[in-house]
Amino acid sequence: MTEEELMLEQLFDDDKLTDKQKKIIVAAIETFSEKGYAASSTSEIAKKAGVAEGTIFRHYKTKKELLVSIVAPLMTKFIAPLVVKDFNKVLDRNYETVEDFLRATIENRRDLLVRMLPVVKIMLQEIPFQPELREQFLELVVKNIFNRVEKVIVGYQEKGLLIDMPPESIARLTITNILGFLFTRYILFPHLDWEDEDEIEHTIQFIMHGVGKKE
Amino acid sequence: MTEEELMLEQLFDDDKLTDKQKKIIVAAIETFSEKGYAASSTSEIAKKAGVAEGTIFRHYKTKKELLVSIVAPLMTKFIAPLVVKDFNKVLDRNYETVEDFLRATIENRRDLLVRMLPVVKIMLQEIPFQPELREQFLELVVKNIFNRVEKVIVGYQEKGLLIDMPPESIARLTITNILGFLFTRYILFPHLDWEDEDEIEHTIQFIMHGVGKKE
DNA sequence: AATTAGTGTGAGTAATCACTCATTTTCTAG
DNA sequence: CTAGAAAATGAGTGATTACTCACACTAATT
Repeated sequence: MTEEELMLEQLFDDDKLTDKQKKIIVAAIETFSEKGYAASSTSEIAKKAGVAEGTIFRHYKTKKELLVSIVAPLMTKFIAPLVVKDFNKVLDRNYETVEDFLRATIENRRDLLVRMLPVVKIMLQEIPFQPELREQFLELVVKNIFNRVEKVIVGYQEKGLLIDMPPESIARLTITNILGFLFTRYILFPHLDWEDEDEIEHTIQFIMHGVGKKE
Repeated sequence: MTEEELMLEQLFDDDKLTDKQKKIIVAAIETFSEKGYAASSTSEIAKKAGVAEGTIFRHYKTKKELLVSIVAPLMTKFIAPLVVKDFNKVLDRNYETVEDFLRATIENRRDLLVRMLPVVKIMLQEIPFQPELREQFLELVVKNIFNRVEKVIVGYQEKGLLIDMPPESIARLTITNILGFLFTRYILFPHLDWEDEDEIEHTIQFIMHGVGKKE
């Protein structure tokens, strides 16, 4: 099983997809990620998938529908459970420090995030230009997840582990740093030498001592 | 004088440009910023500029040359001096705390940054896809500026104002947060209600207490 | 008035675009 | 094994793409 198919399993109910449909999705992700949505032609995607161009339009009415069908599952099936699962852990185990929680979350999901990176890249690239995606992103990610994150943050604030900053600001700043690292590391300068473990630890330390209340 | 022309003055030697050339640049910036480079057609840019399509290609051999001629000056004439100027201030005034330095830098340049935002947006959007731009960005911005930033950081570290983290990590994390705020504020969710002054202060506090050594 | 050089034009080009549809191939149920 | 449905095809569609070029216009110099 290729790495792409592993990623597909995470994102789609691939039982219902034919072989050619999977190949179309894989080819589309690869092409969109490399050249951007607007610069990718359906003929190129079809060629890369080893499929007739008409086959694409049998399953997706338009090129944009193909884009949305790739990015939308990332938001509904990946991001949301990612946070929910680890939040349940927080509720169960009740991490003593935010630091531990952050480290566990990032370490747990890093491989998965890296594997999803082509789709994440497409999402970040196209959200500014596709109001459809932006609306979905706002509804699914921002409102849904931020609400949950904020509850946890308030909990830690009441324990005196986090400073008295508006929870939505703390959430924004924390997520900015995690995504910022991934963006810098894998999209902006993937060819530079990176000491991944060190950088992650630095990022956690940075976040922590930014929002962690000093005794 | 329109706001666009004010921006142009910052970016170009507009004495040498004819009226139509300026209009082409303004229209190109607006179109690229709204729809992205690949989705913008030269015919649309010409129409918006009130110019024949052939006029664009009299001054720019290709569409990509038009893009580069817009983004390149931003990197050479805007970003570099932006940092250099404030670094001279640091050397002159010798801010006691990093916090003061950050606040001065952000507050000083925010209006300018906002005015430049369409071009900055184009730059951020196209760097992943244009190796030409990425190389320029690496050479002009990353190497040049990071070197200077790191010297300042080392200086503050020796004073005991910053923690013992590799300077390039501190630089990366600090810049990530400033750009991350601007990206979230003006590109991702420009239509949300923002308390700008508060968010800036939060960002500074976050950066500071992240890298600021505790007594 | 003539020359020259630079600016601007817009119809025209081949190539490519997203998308359609009549037809064929593959799959599935009885 | 067969029939009907679903999947896949690829030649064909008009529209649009980046770009060209022969020509007109303008302004400054001789």
